[in-house]
Amino acid sequence: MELHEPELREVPVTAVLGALADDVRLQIVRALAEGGEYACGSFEFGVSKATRSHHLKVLREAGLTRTRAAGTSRYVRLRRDELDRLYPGLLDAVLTRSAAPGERV
Amino acid sequence: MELHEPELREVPVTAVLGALADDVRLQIVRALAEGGEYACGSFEFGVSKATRSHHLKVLREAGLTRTRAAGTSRYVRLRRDELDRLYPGLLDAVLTRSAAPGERV
DNA sequence: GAGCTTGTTCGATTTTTGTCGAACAAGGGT
DNA sequence: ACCCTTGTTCGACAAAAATCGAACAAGCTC
Repeated sequence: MELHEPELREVPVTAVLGALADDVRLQIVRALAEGGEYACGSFEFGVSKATRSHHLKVLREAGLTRTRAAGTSRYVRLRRDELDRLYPGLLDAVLTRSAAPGERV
Repeated sequence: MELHEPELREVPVTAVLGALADDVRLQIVRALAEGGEYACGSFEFGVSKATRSHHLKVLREAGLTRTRAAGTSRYVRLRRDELDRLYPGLLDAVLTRSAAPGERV
């Protein structure tokens, strides 16, 4: 299966930002930011499983997540430490603003 | 001409990130981050002026820049204060990593 | 006013991206 | 062995985005 998980520093900034620039993926990242591992199937954001698989792949190949296979499931987690080291403030900035626009901050 | 400059808080996070998730626009933002105003024409990043105009529009409508018209020129500047207030760390995180990937950090 | 400069807007084209259903692969249970 | 569960991959398609040249608009300058 060859889980392609690049070194974060090898990933162009635009790819990291592009991975975050999507509603579905942002919801996934927000869920992952709670910490711990989540089975792929635990993400129910109104898209088909093919689409969900696609988004998880984008996140993984942008260096944002790691994936571990166990049985028929796969467990995904955020590469938060690396992210925070290479992009200090990025995740926090994005996550605290992840709500729908319009509300007061 | 109606320069459409939205309130930053009204702009979806994905739009802000999407605006930054492009090489040309990231170069523009890096230039703008030096501070001060720049005429649109001062950005020479290997694209036609139509394309450059397009990218500046994307940045403006994502709430990242303000544009002031003076004579036949337009002067663009980064809305850094607002950005830093609403997305603390975002700009810094992105700009310090704006170099081509591959180098040591 | 004619002509130049600076930008924007308008198609048109190409590329990228999001989406899905269907087919497939791999593991676990009975 | 068979089936069910969990995910991925494979077309296909639609929508969005990047790009350009050409036409246009608005200020200058002479």
